[in-house]
Amino acid sequence: MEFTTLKGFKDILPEESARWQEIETNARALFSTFGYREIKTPVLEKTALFSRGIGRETDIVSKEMYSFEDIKGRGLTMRPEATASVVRAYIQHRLYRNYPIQKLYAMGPMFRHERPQKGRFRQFHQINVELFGDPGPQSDAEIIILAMYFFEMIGLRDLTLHLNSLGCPDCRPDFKEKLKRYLAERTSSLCADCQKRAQLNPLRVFDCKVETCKSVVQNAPAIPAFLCRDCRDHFGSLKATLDALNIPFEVNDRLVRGLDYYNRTTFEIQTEHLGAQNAVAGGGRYDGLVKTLGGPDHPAIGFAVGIERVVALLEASKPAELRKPDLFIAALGENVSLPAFQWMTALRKQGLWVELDYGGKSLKSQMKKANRLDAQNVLIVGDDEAAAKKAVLRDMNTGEQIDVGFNNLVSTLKDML
RNA sequence: GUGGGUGUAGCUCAGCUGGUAGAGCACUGGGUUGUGGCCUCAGUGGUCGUGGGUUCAAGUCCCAUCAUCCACCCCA
Repeated sequence: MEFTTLKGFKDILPEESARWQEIETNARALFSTFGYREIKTPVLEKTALFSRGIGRETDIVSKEMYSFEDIKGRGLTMRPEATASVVRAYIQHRLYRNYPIQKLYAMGPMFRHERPQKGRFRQFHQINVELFGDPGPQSDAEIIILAMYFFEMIGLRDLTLHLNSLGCPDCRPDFKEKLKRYLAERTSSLCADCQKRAQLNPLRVFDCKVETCKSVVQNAPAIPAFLCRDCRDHFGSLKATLDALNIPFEVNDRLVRGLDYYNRTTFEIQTEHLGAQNAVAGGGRYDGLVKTLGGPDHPAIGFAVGIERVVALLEASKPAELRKPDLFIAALGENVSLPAFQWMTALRKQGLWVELDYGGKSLKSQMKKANRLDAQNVLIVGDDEAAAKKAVLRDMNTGEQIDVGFNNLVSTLKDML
């Protein structure tokens, strides 16, 4: 085969697309009851939007972006995530002007040049939800509850909400310093990767799966002890709100997310059924990002759902509901093929799903085809029927057959089916 | 970027220690000159990922290459 999809890129075939539509429809319905409106932004942006927004040192920016120069030499990038683009739009169109609080969602493809594996692709799809303009913990709670309701609505079970607070510009630097110093004293016990992390982004060492690193981290300074008064109150209030709404969660002070813009609340919704890629959704607060990208100093919080991962989890459970054809017309002989085509077209215009075999096959093979399509009824029209000016309507579930006169055939069928 | 597994019919796979390919499902047709599902019979369909090598002989052994999956890293 000469032409196939690129590595890490996937066709979403018809069997699967029904599932995707189901997920997107549910998302739209739920989000609107929470007051969120859809925003669609381009997949292509200036490279600097992402490098400044996500952070130069992050894995995403330093080695995973699909970046290139266009014909005029401008640096462009296929978006590796949506938040930076949504923030850009928020600033560019001054969405904050008329309404102090903006609640937005977006869905679409993202691109990251990573090695594909289970639950991870180079083009993947996210549903993003962002709330701008409110710094309070109830917004954090709203966002998290929205995410949890979404998964409940589409029927995903066995999910765990992991929650953490990363502190703010007031308290994080202090913590980072202490941690750096602690790690520096134990460099020899760390794996090669963590030795680098200890310098660049010491928080990441918390994520390491190497045993020796884990034990080093065990007694390392923990984030909660360093949170400033405001951050501690914020986090405490969020937890209390979630408790009050019976949203179970686990505080996970090792939950460190890979994008630089997060502060205070971060969370991840995880599953046990996806191998190593266990996050189906992740997000957090990013109060400084709008300002960093040239906008006003507005706070924000949001999250992203990985659609492919949701689809993979749903696949194991129940199959998506599929529509079945209302009618299959088995036309025998050339003198009925045109009327059959006319009936079919008229019924389709009425909203019925009607199928017709153009191949002039035997009745038996047409019945087989109708059965394969799971058509609910078959209209049989041959020479006998043409002569008698009435067709035979067969109910494929019961096997009952009745005659339907050619006069007003379309409206009769429309009423019956 | 690193490591491991797998590449045989449209799909899922079998093929032992080398002797030029098989099953199930699917598809087409018959068993019912105009009636589906079940059953039954038959048929279509493969340069065994690709290129090289060893050999009288390679799907089977060796090398390379590509693809794919899984894992590391990181993330949705």
